[in-house]
Amino acid sequence: MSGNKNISIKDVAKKANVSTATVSHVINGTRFVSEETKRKVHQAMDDLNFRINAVARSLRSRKSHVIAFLAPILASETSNYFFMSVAAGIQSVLKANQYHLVLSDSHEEESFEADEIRMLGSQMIDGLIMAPSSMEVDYERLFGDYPVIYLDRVPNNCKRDSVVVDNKMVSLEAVKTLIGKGHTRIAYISGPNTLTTTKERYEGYLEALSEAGIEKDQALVCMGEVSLNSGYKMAETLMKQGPTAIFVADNVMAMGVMSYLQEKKIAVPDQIAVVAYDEFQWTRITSPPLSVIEQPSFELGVKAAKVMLERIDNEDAPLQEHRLTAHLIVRQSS
Amino acid sequence: MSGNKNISIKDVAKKANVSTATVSHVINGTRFVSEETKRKVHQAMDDLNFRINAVARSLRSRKSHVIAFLAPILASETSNYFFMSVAAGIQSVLKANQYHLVLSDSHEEESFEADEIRMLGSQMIDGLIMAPSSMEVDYERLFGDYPVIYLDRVPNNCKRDSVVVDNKMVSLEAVKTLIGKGHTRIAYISGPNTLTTTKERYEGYLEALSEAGIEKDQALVCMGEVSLNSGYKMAETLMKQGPTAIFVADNVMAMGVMSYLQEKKIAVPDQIAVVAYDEFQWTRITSPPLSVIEQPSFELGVKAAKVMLERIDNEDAPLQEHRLTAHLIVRQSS
DNA sequence: ATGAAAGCGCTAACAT
DNA sequence: ATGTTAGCGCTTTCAT
Repeated sequence: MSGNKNISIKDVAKKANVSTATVSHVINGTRFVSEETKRKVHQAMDDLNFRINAVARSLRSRKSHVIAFLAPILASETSNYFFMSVAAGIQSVLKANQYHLVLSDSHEEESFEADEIRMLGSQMIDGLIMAPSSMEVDYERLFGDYPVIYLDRVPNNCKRDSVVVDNKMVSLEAVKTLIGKGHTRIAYISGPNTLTTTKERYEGYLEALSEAGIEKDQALVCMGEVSLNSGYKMAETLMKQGPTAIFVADNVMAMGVMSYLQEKKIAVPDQIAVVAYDEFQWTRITSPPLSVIEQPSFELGVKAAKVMLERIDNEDAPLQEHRLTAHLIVRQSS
Repeated sequence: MSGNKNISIKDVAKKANVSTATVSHVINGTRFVSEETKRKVHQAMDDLNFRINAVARSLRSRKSHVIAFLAPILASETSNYFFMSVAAGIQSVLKANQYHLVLSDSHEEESFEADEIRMLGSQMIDGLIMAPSSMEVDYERLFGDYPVIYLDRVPNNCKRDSVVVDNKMVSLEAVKTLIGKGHTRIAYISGPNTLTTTKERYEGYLEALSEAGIEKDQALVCMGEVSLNSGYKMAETLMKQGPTAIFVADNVMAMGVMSYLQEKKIAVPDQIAVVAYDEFQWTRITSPPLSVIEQPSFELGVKAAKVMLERIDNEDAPLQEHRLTAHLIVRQSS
């Protein structure tokens, strides 16, 4: 091991011939200290290779300057790169404000998620930004005494600030675009209907059909497990129903769909048009490049972090729901 | 806010008519407590909705049960999904051992990385697993008094345990396979030569050529920025040199290469064979599916976490370098 | 312009 | 089988 075995401000104070109070105030700039004394203290800190004990500081000041982000980020196949980008956005704002980000994984699974909240929940964090894995859980029971911001999704009876995407509107637009190109048999693929995001996307799909006077065909709707394989199988099943377009409301499932279409040499967009959710690098190198819905993921994180910082500053401000806009990028697949 | 404003074991003790020591021992199972007393204490904890203050506990016990993983995980375009998978591996082991994982992002940038180490470095963590962003940095200066494990890459003068991939061997194998199919003009694309991984991959490439008696053509070697665009441009440049195969030692750059080849309608593998580094879902849905080198990313994380736990148990054990094997997956692109 | 000392909530050594 | 209490390293109030 290297470094700093147990050098405390007490040691620094002794070496510099000042009190621990002065050392603390030099470190934090919390009261006037003469230049000469400051110099001595800094000298002593350098000599002793002093590093402040953040744990003791947190205990005393009741602030950790750490914000946690809890989302399904580590999962392997279902891997949601989307949330990594969100995390980058959060990070950028926190860093600029001297806060730190701790990433915590929910596995998209309720009990795992509850565990993580419990772990985080004891004065270790000043705030929690989370993408809840279910709408049905009573999260309030689990939280500690810190502000919480819901991101991307929102549970029932939400009592917190939230930062989400306008899923319904952009899905509506995407499906309308397909309809505009003459499609009437438009299949819909998504994950399970237990998340607000999924629900909203489906609502957009339904509303587009309904606006155009197209009757919904239940056989063209497939919801289920989020995985490449699952997307592959759904594409296989749906193709038997003779759709002319597919709207895939999840990017991992979209890979499965593309994989099926490519394997079966089904021409896109000639035999079937495809629009998918989420803009990732891989969507640009499929043949043909995919038309996708691009979510403002980084901006989502930025906004959530800002809302968090404001909430920490003023815990009595009224609750807010922030809804950011997503964009349809039309490429050659539709 | 909800929850638990300042309920301490003192409050619990009072409510249960026992001492704080007894409460502490009930919580931690650190000495015998009668069933009856246990019951009373648990009752009191439930009634008061007590949550232990992990900060106070860490301060006193000098253990946080938190391990940090520092790697380039949040970066946007350069996004290294590889490390997310590593993180999942670490997480799985830590979770099983009641440890917690904190993810920290290095931005693949030295000063940013140093900042993060400094932040982590004050008694908040019991250990650090990191993928150093450079071989040249004197990391020992930065570390606090906790064990460090290097993962995937290793700096010069490494004084720590490490868990890495046998890059040279698998690169050698990949290039030999290309040579076996008759290729002699094999281009090489990678990120900058400042990481041990990149160096080793290049060594494998060189050794394969040399074993086969093929003279290296410097015009076929391109190293530089890791990004899709950069890969695209390198492919463009290299194609003028008339290679019959390309070995791309980075997956983001591989996307750029594939993007170029597809755009220019250069047939793979007929006009050019391609082998890339890293197995991701997108490599299965290019046309044709890519031959890739699959790194044991999850296992890398598992191993690193195990080594960390052992190191915590025994800080005097001899240092170890663990080298895991990567595998070549031959698909249709080569 | 600086110091003394209380106390954050917990663990663990020392008592009984 | 349980209680008392010192003290982890820091911030901050109250003094001077």
